[in-house]
Amino acid sequence: MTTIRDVAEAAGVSIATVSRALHGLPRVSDATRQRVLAAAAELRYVASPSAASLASGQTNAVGVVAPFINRWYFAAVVHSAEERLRKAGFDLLLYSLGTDVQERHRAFSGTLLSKRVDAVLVLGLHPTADEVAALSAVGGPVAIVGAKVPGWASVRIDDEAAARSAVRHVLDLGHRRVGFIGGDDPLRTAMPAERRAGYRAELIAAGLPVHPELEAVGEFTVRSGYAAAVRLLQLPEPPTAIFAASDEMAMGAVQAARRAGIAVPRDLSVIGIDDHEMAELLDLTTVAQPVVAQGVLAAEMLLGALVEPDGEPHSVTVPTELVVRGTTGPAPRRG
Amino acid sequence: MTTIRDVAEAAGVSIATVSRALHGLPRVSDATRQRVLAAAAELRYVASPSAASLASGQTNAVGVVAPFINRWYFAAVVHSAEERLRKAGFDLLLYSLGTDVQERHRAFSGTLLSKRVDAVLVLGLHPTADEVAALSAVGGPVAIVGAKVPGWASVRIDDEAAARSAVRHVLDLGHRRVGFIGGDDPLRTAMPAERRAGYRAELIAAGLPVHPELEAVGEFTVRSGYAAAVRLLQLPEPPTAIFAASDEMAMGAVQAARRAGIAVPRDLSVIGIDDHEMAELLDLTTVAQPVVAQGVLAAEMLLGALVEPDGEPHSVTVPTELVVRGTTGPAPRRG
DNA sequence: GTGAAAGCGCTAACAA
DNA sequence: TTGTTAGCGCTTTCAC
Repeated sequence: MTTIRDVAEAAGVSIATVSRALHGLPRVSDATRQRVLAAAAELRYVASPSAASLASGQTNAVGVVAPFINRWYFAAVVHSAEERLRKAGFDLLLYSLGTDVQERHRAFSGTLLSKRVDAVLVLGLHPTADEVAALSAVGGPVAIVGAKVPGWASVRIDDEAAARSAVRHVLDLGHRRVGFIGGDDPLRTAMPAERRAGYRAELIAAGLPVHPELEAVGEFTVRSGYAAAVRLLQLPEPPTAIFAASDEMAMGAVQAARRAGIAVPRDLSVIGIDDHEMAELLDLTTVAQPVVAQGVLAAEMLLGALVEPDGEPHSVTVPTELVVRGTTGPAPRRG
Repeated sequence: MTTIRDVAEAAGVSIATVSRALHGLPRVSDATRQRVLAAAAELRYVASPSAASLASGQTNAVGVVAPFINRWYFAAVVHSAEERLRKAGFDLLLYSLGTDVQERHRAFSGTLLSKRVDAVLVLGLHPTADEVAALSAVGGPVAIVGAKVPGWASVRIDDEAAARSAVRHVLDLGHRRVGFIGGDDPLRTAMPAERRAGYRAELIAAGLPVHPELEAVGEFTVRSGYAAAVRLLQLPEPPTAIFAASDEMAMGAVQAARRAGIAVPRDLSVIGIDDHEMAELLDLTTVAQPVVAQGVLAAEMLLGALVEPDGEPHSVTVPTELVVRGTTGPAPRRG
């Protein structure tokens, strides 16, 4: 293995000079720097990250903690964050948790992250006070996407407002019986509750009653959205519009309606949240949230905090936008 | 920061004993081990990975090199591989390349991976001889998913056979004019070429001519599949069936047909490859490939090679399966 | 502008 | 069964 010593010998300098030259530090003459660079390239020298970390206390890695990586939203955010971080010279350590409580605990306790990363990016999770304390104790800056935590930088949409604008859209179309398909919250992300709150708030603001039987809960998946829609559509007095807390669930709902011979949007309007990459294909009306921007923004907040550890962490709410497509339409005339 | 020295003091033993006790090595009395474990827990001690790596030469991390992480197939494989690797105590370093040639070069040259990981998992890329040499020089075992490389462990489907079975299905339904939507190959993955070869081979085996104008190439995306289908359907003599090299492209093709007023499957049959998570929802006929199995298998091959470095790397081809759904049907009568 | 040397926190060989 | 000690390869201070 090529070490810094080999490079030093080849260039005829000390290892200290090699280190300085390779890091672009001052106090190295141009001639020397060139010689070192040439020797390093010649020998294909790559510094040992372990040794560098041990000596410097910096890992040049960022940990990403997310519940899933194989869900559109998370994959998109991770992808954009990774791109930004790598450009800044950081590696990405991935911790996708699934719904396993054990895993979640290990990730947040610091066992996995302590001394391993310079900063942490949390996605789509709403940590408890204990978890916040534990992760903060790891040492580096933490940024969170999809929730707001005091002391941490955060990027998110206003989930309640997004839900309200979705519901408002169908109310504007004349719908008065609006169903809700929400997700349960095994990872305690808070997001599902906020979207439900928005749904209810908008109904109330319109002077409409909140009917618990019009609310169905499942997972944030197509399949679960399908099942939830089936339940809603079998009600004695089914909704004429369904607001689903995610596009994946909305897609399932559209499919359920079609299979039941209920025409969308003639007999049933469906709206989701996300603007999933398949939403356009399926002609789904939705409230779009910017995923790339959230990933990049969070990455940059981390980068900023790494440079300036004492800066106040920012909390940014990015805008959502109603995207009207073909799954919503005027409320059907009363039968 | 708590170091091994603190634990040693608290337990009243030497640091060597702490190390042994924590690693479950023999030559530690039960009583001592208990005391050490208790002290470590009490102090919330977490060993420094950098120091451990430097001293032991092992990083306990696996690098995953993939072109995209935000594509269904890759996300699914990474997810399952990560789960398996983490269970074995390994961290995951993510390198998603995009289509940037520079990035690809950096990843394969070893600059990013050298001394950073114990093993590498390559997904959906077909490295050149130079790249194989460079990555092999990094030192640890390498496993590849979706291609076969001499000297590396590999897991994949038989892309040509998968394509042939898709084409056979529509031929069996009586179609004689079968279009192909393929993907170009900026990352040189070989996969697109094999699927096209399978398409042609099956036509020839059925005694049918190969019409270049029936082959459309784009990216592996819904949008690109849509555009390609539009081109095929505008031909003077359009195909009655389309085989797309991925489900995402097939979904785009279905949408293009519907928008053009062409009924699926009455006027046009469409079949893809993958069994994408949305395929069932969209009632898409496809050739399914097992994603979780591929991720887990590749991870286990790596784990095995780490334990037994001199074992012969295995090369596994996992089976695919035709899944007939609603987008394929009998060929329309000749007009 | 350059080099010598002291660690960083741990593992592993060896000694006791 | 336990402790001592020599590194692992690098960064960083300090002296020159």
